[in-house]
Amino acid sequence: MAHPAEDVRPPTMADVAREAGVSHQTVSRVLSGHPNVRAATREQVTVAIERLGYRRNSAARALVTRRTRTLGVIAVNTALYGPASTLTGLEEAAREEGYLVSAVSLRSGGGQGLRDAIDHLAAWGVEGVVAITPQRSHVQALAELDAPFPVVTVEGGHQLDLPGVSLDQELGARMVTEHLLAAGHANVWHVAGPGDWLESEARTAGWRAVLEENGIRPPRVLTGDWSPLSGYRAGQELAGLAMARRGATPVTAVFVANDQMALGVLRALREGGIRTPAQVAVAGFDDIPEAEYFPPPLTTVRQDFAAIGRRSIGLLVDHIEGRATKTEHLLVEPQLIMRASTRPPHEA
Amino acid sequence: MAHPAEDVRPPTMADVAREAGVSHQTVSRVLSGHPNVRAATREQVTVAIERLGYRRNSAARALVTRRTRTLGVIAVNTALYGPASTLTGLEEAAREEGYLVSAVSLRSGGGQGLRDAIDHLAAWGVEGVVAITPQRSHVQALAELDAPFPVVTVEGGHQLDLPGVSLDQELGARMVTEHLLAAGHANVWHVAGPGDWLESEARTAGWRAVLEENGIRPPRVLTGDWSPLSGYRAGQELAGLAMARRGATPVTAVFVANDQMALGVLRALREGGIRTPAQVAVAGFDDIPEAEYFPPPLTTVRQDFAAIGRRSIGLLVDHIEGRATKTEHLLVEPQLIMRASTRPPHEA
DNA sequence: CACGCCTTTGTGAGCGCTAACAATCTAGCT
DNA sequence: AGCTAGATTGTTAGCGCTCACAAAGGCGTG
Repeated sequence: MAHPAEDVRPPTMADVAREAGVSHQTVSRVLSGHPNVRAATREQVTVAIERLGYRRNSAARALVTRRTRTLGVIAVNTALYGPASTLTGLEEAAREEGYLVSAVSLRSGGGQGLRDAIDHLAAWGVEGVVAITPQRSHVQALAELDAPFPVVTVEGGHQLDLPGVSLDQELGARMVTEHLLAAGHANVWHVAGPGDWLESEARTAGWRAVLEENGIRPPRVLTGDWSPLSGYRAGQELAGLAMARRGATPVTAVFVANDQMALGVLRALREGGIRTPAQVAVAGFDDIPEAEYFPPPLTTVRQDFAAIGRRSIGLLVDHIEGRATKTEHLLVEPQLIMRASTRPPHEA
Repeated sequence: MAHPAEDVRPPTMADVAREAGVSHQTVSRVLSGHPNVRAATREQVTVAIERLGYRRNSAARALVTRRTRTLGVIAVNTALYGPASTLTGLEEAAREEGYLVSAVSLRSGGGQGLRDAIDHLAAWGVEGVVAITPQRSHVQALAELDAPFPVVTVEGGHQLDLPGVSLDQELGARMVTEHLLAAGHANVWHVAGPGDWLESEARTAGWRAVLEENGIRPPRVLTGDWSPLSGYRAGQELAGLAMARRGATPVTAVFVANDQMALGVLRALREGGIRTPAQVAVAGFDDIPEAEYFPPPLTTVRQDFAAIGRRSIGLLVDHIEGRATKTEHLLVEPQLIMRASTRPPHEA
């Protein structure tokens, strides 16, 4: 009433203090849950806050506390099922820890793009970054970048000294391969992902290890780029081999490095007149929602994206708050999902 | 040298000013590209910034300018192809406009979840929000929420007075239906999405309109929940009808409201011994990456997510910066992608 | 050569909040 | 009652930046 000038600006802590008849510090104490405030005072303040529709100004708060409580996420190709799911997992975990998540998506991902993304996030004062960097070159670039805050990688491997969380890709590949051998196949072919990807390498390594442990000579590796088309091409080649029955290893089982390529492989086999799983068993990796409805339903490996998100945020927050210092690398266990595409002939 | 105490804190503008032998204001001017700074001075400052590795403190800046240059995105079910792609489009567009994007994903999406998400974003001082709210109940909740900043909806329909951007779902559905009629089908069946979804409604409306315009009585609508399983169930029913050839409308063409359900429909038809497209043509909606490799490759409708992202951010920024006031609603044109699943028999 | 005008640079205040400290009040003890 | 420890509240000083204004320098013109 004493003030003739009317302000359109949102109310400040001082306004609330005046309204409640206390000092601004008391308001601050109520807001941050300080124990030493009389219940009656707390109540008055709460009422005043409510009445004025007051909201704490995060910029002022961040300025004095030097904490923005914001995390950055850098992801390549966020439209793919894996990265998209991971992003969701990350965001939920961060929200629970009281952080806001800001995402930057890179279309492809040269080192320059990564540097720009880090700069963009740094300019807004993020306290740490989770980088979903499945390609070796990304991790390399990231390690050389020397960001001004902690960085945790997801699917970034553990060669370099960056903390990170990954699915145990190799274990997943082992599970699939062992499952196929157990179903009676003498050998297992493999359609790998593109070269630069750590996931490709780990999946191939797991497959190869199991074969070698069983004294089986791994056949030549076919390579795709994760797309259904590339899987289709590989599938055509496999179909040719399956029909020819030349000296080469007979094609009776194929472990494809992801579900989308597996879809292409299935189509090529079908077009080549080869029945799945009766003549050739096929397994994928990822368990995309469509996999269960592929012709036939696809045996694959499921990743627990929520767990990956939770653990990366946990790791990042530990670093930010100084609880962790060493560069840990956590592995999340995959789960084998068995479906019709690898069912042994005698069960079909 | 005069200061014995060494500070681990990042350099401030004052530090840069000292280093460059100018006032902090001049540093500020260089940073914000003010024209009235001598080239030589600018150079000194730039060098000092470089040498000290200085970064402007965004919190301090936001405090005084009252601009956080941060936008929020609220999305339900971000792991799905559509929302994930939209998110990417939004983020890229926002970055170009000089904003940071913070995303909150809701698992399901009651009104309470929405309110919490808005609160969470408001607490960090976002200047506006893009809400990907494909369900009618969301938009309703959003309209009643009365957020303290502009809100733009994506796929939120245009009944309520919220500005928004949508794909022209109805047009997409019309394109598909007309395409099927043009291919010689006497009628087109429809597997719709779940009831509360605006996309379902618009797609159904477009389909129905085309049939009625052509004097065709629309057959009973089957309903799914977007999942392959629900499509499979609907497909089983359609297969039954296609075989039975009872009095009902013959099943020769089906427009399925999304690609995932179409996958289920295709499988059910195949299992029912019905060939696609020879006996029954099937079309979907979304053009997910897998659609081209479905058995058979799926005719579908492609959405330009990048355009949707760009236009929603444009609209939001217009509102934030006071350039737009009325509640516009923009429509983005879809594109019909014709593939083998609807190829007329005589061309097969 | 003095005046005014534009360019360039500097000074001071204050954005809204928290942290540190100071002041006051209460209750428990001797 | 007198004293002290603890609880409760208030006061002050910045955090690092931008804005408004003031001061100083440069230059053309009458």
